[in-house]
Amino acid sequence: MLRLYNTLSRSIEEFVPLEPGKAGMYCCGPTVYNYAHIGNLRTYVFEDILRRTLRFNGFTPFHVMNITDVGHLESDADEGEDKMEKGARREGLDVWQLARKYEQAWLDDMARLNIERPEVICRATEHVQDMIELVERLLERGYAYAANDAIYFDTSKFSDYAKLARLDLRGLQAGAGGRVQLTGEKRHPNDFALWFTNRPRHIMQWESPWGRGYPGWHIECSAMSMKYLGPTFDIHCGGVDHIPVHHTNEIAQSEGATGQPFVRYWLHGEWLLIGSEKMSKSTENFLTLASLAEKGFDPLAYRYLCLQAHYRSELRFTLDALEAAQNGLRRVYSASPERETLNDPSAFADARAEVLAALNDDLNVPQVVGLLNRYGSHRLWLEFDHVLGLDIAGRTAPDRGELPAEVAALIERRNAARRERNWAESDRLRDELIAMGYEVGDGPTGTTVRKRPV
RNA sequence: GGCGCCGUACCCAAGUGGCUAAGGGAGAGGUCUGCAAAACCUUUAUUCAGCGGUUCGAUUCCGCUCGGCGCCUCCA
Repeated sequence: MLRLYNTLSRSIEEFVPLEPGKAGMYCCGPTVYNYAHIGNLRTYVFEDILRRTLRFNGFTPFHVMNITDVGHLESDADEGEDKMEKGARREGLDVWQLARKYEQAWLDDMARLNIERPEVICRATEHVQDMIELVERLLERGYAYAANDAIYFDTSKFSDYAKLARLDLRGLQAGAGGRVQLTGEKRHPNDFALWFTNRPRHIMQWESPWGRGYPGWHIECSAMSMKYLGPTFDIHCGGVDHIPVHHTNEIAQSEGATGQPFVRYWLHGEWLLIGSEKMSKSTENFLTLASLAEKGFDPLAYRYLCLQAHYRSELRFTLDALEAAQNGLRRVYSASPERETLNDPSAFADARAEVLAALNDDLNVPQVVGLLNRYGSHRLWLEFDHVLGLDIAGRTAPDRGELPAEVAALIERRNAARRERNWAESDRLRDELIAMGYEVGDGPTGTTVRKRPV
């Protein structure tokens, strides 16, 4: 039985899908105006673990993820500058080129982290018509009103508005340093734009029944998730930051349009911290996967680090912690299949059940990893690598390709030196091989050389 | 101003109202080795920020204090 923490109820619930054997999930994807940082990536790793866990439990996931390639204003304030436009100017590209460039960079990062590709990856710019239709329905049903600068969602018409985030709307308005307030032509402070109009300086614009304009930043997720998954679907994921605004607004506009419950299980991933603070683009205290690779780290070492903390806990990232993860992963890869510790079928079955119970307890992957390390069974690691995604089978395969001729020659020279007990020359050649990324070991059965797995 | 989270060994990090407080890394010792590396074995918190309370019993529940942080605004 798979149990998941549902933000909606603030409790752990048994996962029962709408349709037996299936699991529909929608996860908020990247805004493609810059590289993703490893904090963003942590959330995608969590979502990947979730989809793999669903499948491990016999559910067939149908996973939808969006690409936000539509520009949005930096803030609700009228004069905010759009991130896409800002990025395009920075790089001397047009906004469309910029979006494609960072979409590809993001896909590359996902692949390097061994994150499975969702069944649907959808671009906001290719679903503008769906968004327009959704806004029309909201207008028809009286949940939206047209002003000069935008079509707004009327939060006063939606009684459950604060449900997900358990917002204290009155409290929000009382303080917040004046940040929650009436801007533009909104009727209520919490109202939000569904479709912007009369903003001639904005580059990305589309025709609509209300004139040229562009979508508000929440509407794409409602339009695309319901298009591919139906008005009600199983799981919606994202970072914890999305609870109070983005997901709250998604629920309002989706349920307002359909009159049906939107999402059954809401799951949110916690922050990656750096220097005890949230990793964030705006404060520039962030790292990319590429920058870690430059420092010699394997992307899967970062994945392994993520797996050692629970998705609902903040993870304090340091290079030391990453190095510890990489060292630990190296040992997982070098565990010898010949020394299997769980040969007895019933012992294996018991261990498997114990690990699965930990996994199904709201994805307690740190517990899973702990148990796998304790059992030290190669078979059990391989079994759960379907969920962990550490490519253990690939990295431990004995036939990792022929050694390059250059390497083979060095080994031959070293063997000759060793036969002559020329230790100085032998050690020098060994250092050379190590520098080239190989592990060199002299044992009773001779010398073994292999590429370092991590 | 409102809402909320966290504080477990040198580092990262699970966990529980009562069995030895997981696991990984690092450190220390050992086996092996020409020396190493890798691997393997052993070892490292009488204690869970502090102080009170509830309880037969609390690290785990409650309260307070100290310290760190998040959201309410674009944000994974």
